[in-house]
Amino acid sequence: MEYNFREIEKKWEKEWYEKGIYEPDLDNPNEPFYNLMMFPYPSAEGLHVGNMYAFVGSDIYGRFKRMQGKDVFEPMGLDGFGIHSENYALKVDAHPMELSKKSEEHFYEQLKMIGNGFAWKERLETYKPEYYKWTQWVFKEMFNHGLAYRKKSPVNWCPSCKTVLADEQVISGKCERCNGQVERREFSQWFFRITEYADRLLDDLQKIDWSKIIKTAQRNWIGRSYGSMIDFGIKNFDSKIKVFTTRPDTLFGATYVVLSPEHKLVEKLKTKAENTEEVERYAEKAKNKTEQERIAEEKGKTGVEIKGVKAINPINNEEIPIYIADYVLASYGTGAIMAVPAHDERDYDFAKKYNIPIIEVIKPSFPDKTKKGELYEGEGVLLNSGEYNGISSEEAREKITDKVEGETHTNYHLRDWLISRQRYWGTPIPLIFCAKCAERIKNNESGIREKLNQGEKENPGWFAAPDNDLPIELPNIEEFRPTGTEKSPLATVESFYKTKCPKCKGEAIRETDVSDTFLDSAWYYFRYVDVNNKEEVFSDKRIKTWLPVDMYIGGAEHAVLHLLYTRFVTKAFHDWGIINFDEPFTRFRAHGLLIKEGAKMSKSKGNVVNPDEYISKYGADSLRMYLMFLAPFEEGGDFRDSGMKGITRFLNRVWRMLNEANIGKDDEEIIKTLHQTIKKATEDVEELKYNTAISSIMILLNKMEGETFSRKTAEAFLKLLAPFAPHVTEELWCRLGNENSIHKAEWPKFDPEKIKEEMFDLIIQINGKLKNTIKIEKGITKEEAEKRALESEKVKNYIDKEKVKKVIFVENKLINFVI
RNA sequence: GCCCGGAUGGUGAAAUUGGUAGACACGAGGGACUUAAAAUCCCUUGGGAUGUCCUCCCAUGCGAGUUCGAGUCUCGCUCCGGGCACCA
Repeated sequence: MEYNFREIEKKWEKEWYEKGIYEPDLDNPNEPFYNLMMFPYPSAEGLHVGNMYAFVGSDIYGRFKRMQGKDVFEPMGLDGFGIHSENYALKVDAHPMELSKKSEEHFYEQLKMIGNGFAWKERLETYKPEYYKWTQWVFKEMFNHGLAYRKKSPVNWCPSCKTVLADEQVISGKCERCNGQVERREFSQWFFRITEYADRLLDDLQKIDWSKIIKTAQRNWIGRSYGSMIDFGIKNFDSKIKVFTTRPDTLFGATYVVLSPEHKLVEKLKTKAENTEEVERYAEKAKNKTEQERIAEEKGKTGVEIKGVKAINPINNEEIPIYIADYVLASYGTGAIMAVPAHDERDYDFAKKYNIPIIEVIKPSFPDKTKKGELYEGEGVLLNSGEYNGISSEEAREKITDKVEGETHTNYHLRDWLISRQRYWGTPIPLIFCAKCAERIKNNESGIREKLNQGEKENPGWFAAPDNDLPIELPNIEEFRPTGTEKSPLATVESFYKTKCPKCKGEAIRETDVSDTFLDSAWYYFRYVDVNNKEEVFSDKRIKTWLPVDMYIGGAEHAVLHLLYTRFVTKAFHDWGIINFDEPFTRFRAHGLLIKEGAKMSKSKGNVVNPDEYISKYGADSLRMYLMFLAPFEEGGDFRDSGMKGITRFLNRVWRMLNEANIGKDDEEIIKTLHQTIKKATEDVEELKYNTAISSIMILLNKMEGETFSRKTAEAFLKLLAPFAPHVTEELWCRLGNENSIHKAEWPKFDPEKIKEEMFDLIIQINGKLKNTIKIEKGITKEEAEKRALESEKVKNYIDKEKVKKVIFVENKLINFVI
């Protein structure tokens, strides 16, 4: 008698939804527990099994907490704005606004079938005006607080997506969305000042319980390094070249200085150079190179000396050449470096190529095999360094910095968040530019002290749109395709961009770029608890009740994207005084990657698992359990069709056993196994080790099958299984005569008395090798164990001939004779 | 190049953190039921030797080491996956 999962799953989904059993009381919960999962991009192709894998893993944890008495809040929504969705619309030649309606419907329909305990009333979609009104509010506040600024600088440009990208969205020189080659362009763009939070983002990692891989990735990405700023004089010039170095101890070995081609001083210095034209040509060429071209040349570095102009090494006043070379980045440090070829591989390669002297100034304190010929990048003791000879690198760093009047300085790999996009399908940036005000503010001609906020001061002429105007709605336009220029398609829509200056009421224009979609998702977890609030972004009370998020589960691919942005936004909210915590997620766990038959799932390989198919064939409970059983959730797993069989078989056995159950007295063995299983499953689920939790439940079933047990035992069994297979357990629970949902029932507790063993298997080893095991009473003494062990025939054969040198005894575990 | 993971049967994986390696499943083989198949149930299943229900040897990517005892700890490699990458 197999169970009809189609009927049962449908029935309970409907019942749960109607009764709202997964809707906590948001205003007055007893024990609030915010269980969050990363919301999906609703691609029109539908829910991916990878999404389902993540959601189910998160849901099991939520169900577990709910049964432990928590008021679990588990919301779901759609992150539908952004290049990803828009690119898909372009591909299928549809309008993103139309397409989003279809994807939304399809997605929610699928999400309703996977058996998750979602709080459906609180859903949100980032592309709806009632949501992005508040994304605009966040942007506006960023601006008003001086965390948004406009700047012309070299930026990442994706020619295929026709937009600029943030640093985090360029993966190995390629676009995170379309995988196309990213180029460099010099544009005026909006940035969020995330670097202002670099130290806190780094240091506060200590106080959150997150997967290690994410913390490591963030640490590396923020990339804090301590060093010194040192000025190099220029012969016959007033200007100085400021460089950042982490190794001021090697200053005596600095035999040349390099400016990045974009460095401000290049303009000035080249006029006095003997080879002005050559320098100009090089700088021009370098600027137009793509990142990829620069990287391709990594091994063969290029550069040009600014002939006739010399820098002066401040430590020994020696004149050294100045080069421009594109191996020096304009965007890191000061865009200029002191080159120490003996102690830096890049400088070494360059010096070799251009015949620049190499002076060794550090030698290892003890033989160090990282020293390769003339090149040594480690620390050590100084030489060829005048009065500093013989002292350690560490000491020299401080002394030499002081001597040349340098300053200690901290640098970060992290760059400011480039937030504007030249695309259509996103949140319009709620800023307005007034040329008249810009002039006045720049010249301060009126002489009147204007009350300007930080953003207005830094960006003359720019103002946030008035609150009453929010949301600034994204117009429904025919021609939404990216233009390929510095402007978004909205720049062609006069009715959109023409507006009044909030300051002088004169004519002004709106910003026509939209914001990066990662801004939409950087704050959504705040909104979930108060989605219907029309007055404010969220109510203080709800936030205090529910946040920070207790458990967040999602993919590791967002380590330095979403998971960094959310922390930044939360810290900003904290500093504005609207929340009283500064980390969004107390606990975060990254799930692993789900692959198919040993290979990554991809459309081109045609090995994408469609969850709908499996749900209709095997049921949601089976698919859920299989996904969780195949490997540890945090490590990811290999989906094989054959594996579904075992789980289906298991659920059918459960069904049969409980329908045909011999309810009566409990067998002693069953009670023991039950309590062992409760202990094991409770510990494992807490650690997200669902695979072993399921296996322990299987062991329990194997024990119970065909035996007599009490109703209480049957119920405990179902409860343990309930988070994994919510439908079938609910049905069986109901058939046992229960009226309330199993998902609101209390998670079983194990009784230590019940799993207490009187006997144990004493392991008898000789020289550490297993020879025998004997059943013996717990708590036995060493002497007694020794005596009993020696009585066994197998042991006698070994021991008789030789003398026992030593006996190792581990209580209640083993005895080892060393002979 | 740097930083994280990882490597265990035919397969997915377990192993109380130094104490019986391979739990739980899949697959395979054999058997029962059946006219037959599916489903279900039972048995066997790391490799080898011996040949009889008993025993021995070898086995956790490779090589050393620590230890009474190592899948687990240390050092040195190899391979695979992921992240970052001219960041001074």
